[in-house]
Amino acid sequence: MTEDGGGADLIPGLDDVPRVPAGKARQAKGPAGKSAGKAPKKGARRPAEERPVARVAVDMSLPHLDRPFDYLVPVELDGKAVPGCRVRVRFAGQLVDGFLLERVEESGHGGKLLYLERVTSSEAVLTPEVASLAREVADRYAGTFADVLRLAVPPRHARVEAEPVKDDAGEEPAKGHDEGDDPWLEYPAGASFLNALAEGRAPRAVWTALPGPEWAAAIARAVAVTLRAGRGALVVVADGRDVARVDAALSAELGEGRHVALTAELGPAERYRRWLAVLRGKARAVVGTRAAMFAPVADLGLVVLWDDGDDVHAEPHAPYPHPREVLALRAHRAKAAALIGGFTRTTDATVLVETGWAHALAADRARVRRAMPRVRYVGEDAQLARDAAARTARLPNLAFEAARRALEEGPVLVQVPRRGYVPGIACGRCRTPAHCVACQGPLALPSSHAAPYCRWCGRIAGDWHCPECGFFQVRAIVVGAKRTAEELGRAFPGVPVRTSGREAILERVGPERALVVSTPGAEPPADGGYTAGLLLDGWVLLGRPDLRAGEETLRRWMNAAALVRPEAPVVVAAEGALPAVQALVRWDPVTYAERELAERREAGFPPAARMASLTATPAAIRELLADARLPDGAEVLGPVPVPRQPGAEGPEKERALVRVPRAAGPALARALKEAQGVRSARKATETVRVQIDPLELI
DNA sequence: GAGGGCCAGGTA
DNA sequence: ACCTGGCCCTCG
Repeated sequence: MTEDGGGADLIPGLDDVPRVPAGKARQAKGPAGKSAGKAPKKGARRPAEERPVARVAVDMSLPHLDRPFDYLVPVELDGKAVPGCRVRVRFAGQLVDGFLLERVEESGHGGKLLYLERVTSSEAVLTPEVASLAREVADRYAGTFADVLRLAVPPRHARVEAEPVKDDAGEEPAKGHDEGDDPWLEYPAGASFLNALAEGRAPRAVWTALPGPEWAAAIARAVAVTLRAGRGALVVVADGRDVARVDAALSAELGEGRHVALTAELGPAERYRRWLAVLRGKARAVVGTRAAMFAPVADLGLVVLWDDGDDVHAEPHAPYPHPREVLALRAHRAKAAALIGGFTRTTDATVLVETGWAHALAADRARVRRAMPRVRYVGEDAQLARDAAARTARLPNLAFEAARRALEEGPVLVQVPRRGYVPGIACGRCRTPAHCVACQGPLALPSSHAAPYCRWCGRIAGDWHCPECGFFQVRAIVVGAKRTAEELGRAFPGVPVRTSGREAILERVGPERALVVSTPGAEPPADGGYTAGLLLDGWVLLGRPDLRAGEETLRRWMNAAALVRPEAPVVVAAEGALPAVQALVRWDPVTYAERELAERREAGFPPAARMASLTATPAAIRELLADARLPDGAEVLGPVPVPRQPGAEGPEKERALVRVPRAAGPALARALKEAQGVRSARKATETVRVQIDPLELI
């Protein structure tokens, strides 16, 4: 692994330069006001007397320029130019933004140095820890420091930065809690994990949480113990709803004012306000979505990642860092504890356990059995319900009966894998799938009486007829949540039907009887838990052409089933012989993940191997691969054409995969970064998108 | 990415 | 003698 301590070297001056500039800067703030940060006119300039050289990370995401550049600090900016602050410099003739990494006595650069143009703000927004982390993340993902900093440091909001700091939380340690309701007592290793946290050690665990709503309280407890031991904590969850849950649990555990929640929907000002509270050490605990993975928590003692298999964790901006990787790096270098949890177990987390990086933390079987629902499966050819409406909703009889009984006591959850009304149709006679004549996109029905339309280009296909047999009527091959909700309403007259999906996600539902139809990931928790769960059309999830289809299906099922009351019925519509179905029935995600990982190892697929995907035109991919000095054992798969996104412009693109043994991951990233640098220095017009550990492989 | 220098090969 | 495009390098 990488050695720690690089951070301290990167910005050594941080501690000896006052964060808020003292006397000098205050004097400089005269009637001139805004111009205080500006250097004077040329000719009059004179370098600062001490440490006149500023090492600056320029905001340039070109791989061949990914290194610090030295500038002179004019004496007027001496007090403002503190390590970590934002500066503006002239680079290759133009004014660009950058971060001041450190102040040094001398430059290694032979030539003449330019002066800093101005100090944008002397707030030290780039801490040494985050700076060295960003460097390591950039290297790990074959990306640039500047790109990572764009993810790690939020844009400045000048007004917020100038606000007086209100200090509501006092200095006394976070309030304690009676031990009676400790959620960690459910886990044999829970107490020792908390003890290690309390003693300021750095335990690392992959946690398979018991089904139910207690997970958020468990995370909050771990955070509280860390805070009481005098260190900070950082929690990353998948979406705003989970942020709200952990936020509430933290408020209950810590009281108000000791932690902040960081989410995208806060808006720039509030987001920056809270982020500054973390930077300035006013908030020692953070919960947020993926962007929070870089939050500058002071003296980090614990990192937590919840539901690490959720694909929304994947950062969509270059260099596409994953929170599991970033938080693991942070834990490692800060000697902080790590807790990677979920109701399921990813193959990636399983690697962490198998390599000995983390311990497995799970409840024993007897406890799991008391908490889990009773899962039964029905195959595709199972008997459908006799009820006409339930038949139309493709509801197996077993599921129909389970729902009927459970609805007498409370809400029933129905998971439908696909959104929309009828998202897939086929010829009513020969069953040839129906496609758009214009773009070959799949045709769908938006409602019961509307004409088919194309899901890609939106074109209405009112005059569709089968290209194979000429028939003009269609049949549903995939039923969406909307249609299922409609049919269930008919099958259970008098029972309210509520839907939760991407457009309108329900926060939670009450304990009263209702059918709650939801797409995967949008399931609202029910007060007191659902009385039953139906997981419909499992074949849609399992049949996706994706390496992770099985793992991901199990995750979606378990996340839904975890909302069902202990020992209440869950019916999954899928073949019972499938390993994912067996894992759900037995509520044993760990064995499933271990087997899955063994198979990936056998086949040489991630996470057992490291992969990089290269997306560009075939010529650009060839050029990059020709320049790249790939490590021994590297294997190039493809390139194969990538399906053009609807509305995408430009030439047809292809994608190649480079596969190396896990240990050669750093060498692969280095080789690709270097080759990208050669290309960009040559002014190659076509860029190649390089992604290390891409989530989707097929 | 922008700007600049250098060289080759063409043009006036 | 002068212009143009391609190549490569630097950028502090």
